[in-house]
Amino acid sequence: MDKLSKQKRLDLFEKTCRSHGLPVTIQRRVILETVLDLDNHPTADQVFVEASKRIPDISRTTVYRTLDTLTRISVITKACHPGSSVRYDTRIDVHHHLVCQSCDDVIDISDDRLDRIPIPDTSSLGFEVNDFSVQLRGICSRCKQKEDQS
Amino acid sequence: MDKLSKQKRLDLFEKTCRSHGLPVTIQRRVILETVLDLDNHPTADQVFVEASKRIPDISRTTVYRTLDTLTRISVITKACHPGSSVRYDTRIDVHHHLVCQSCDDVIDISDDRLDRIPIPDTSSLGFEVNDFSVQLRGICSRCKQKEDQS
DNA sequence: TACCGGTTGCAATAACATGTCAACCGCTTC
DNA sequence: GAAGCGGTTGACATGTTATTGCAACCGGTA
Repeated sequence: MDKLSKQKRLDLFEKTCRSHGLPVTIQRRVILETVLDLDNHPTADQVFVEASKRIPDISRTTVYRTLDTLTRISVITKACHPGSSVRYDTRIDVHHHLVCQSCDDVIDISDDRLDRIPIPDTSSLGFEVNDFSVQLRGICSRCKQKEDQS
Repeated sequence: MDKLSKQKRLDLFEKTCRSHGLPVTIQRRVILETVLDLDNHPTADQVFVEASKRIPDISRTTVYRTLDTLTRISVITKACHPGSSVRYDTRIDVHHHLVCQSCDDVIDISDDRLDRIPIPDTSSLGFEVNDFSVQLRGICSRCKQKEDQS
């Protein structure tokens, strides 16, 4: 993520907080910066470890709560993945995922044709679609190498 | 899931175990039956609770390990979703998901047009695609009602 | 029927997540 | 720029989900 885009994201975050009546605290700003700096769908705990370097006394609880808050106001999202802990996704544009069925790793990809797939009508189910993403499941290169070795 | 299909799945499971050199134990069979009976992407713990009714002395550890084994030999799969615990998916045909961003619930859907989307070439990344699925993210009917009330 | 190697159950522990409450700080008002 | 309000934070306790090591056990084979 480049500098400019990061600054824009921080500005947008402040605006979004105000429009929701939420105070812009140092913790919230630093946690968002941290998530933006960490790539590859970090867990709450990975964010906590990194944020602790920037605010040594920050509480784990605050990190969990803040990530939840940022998700609720759509500044970030939770990533869909097969693992056993929540992972956060900083990207807010349409993109897609390669999901490794061996190590549960999730890799972002972009693909024009996938961006244009037809979205079915789900109104009869009462489901309101905001967003979509395609998951391609298989084996990543690292795991394939491991298999070949054994 | 109808009876016939369930019996076929159990037969297939035994065959798959043998081809992997894995013994077919009572626990494995009952845990698979339990998962097939439970709909809606159960967690390991939900499987444990249900399996305990059928084998009272079964250990939680065994349920976790068996679900992992069944996943490894592709008898079931892990569902991709935004929540904080592993969920299992019993369906092995191509299908898609509605993911509620409020309650993290995952609803299966079928859609012919989504079944025919173009799969991008990922060979340059060394990623081998086995399977795919489209996730439509938004708000489910239950959560939408709750929002309206408040 | 007896043996072998993988599987199971138990207990302990690790990893991940949430609830409570007093002290604190961002924001608004004056 | 000082004071006060209300939401936020940090510490601690607790709850939930998942993993590990090891002895007893059982499915598969001869």
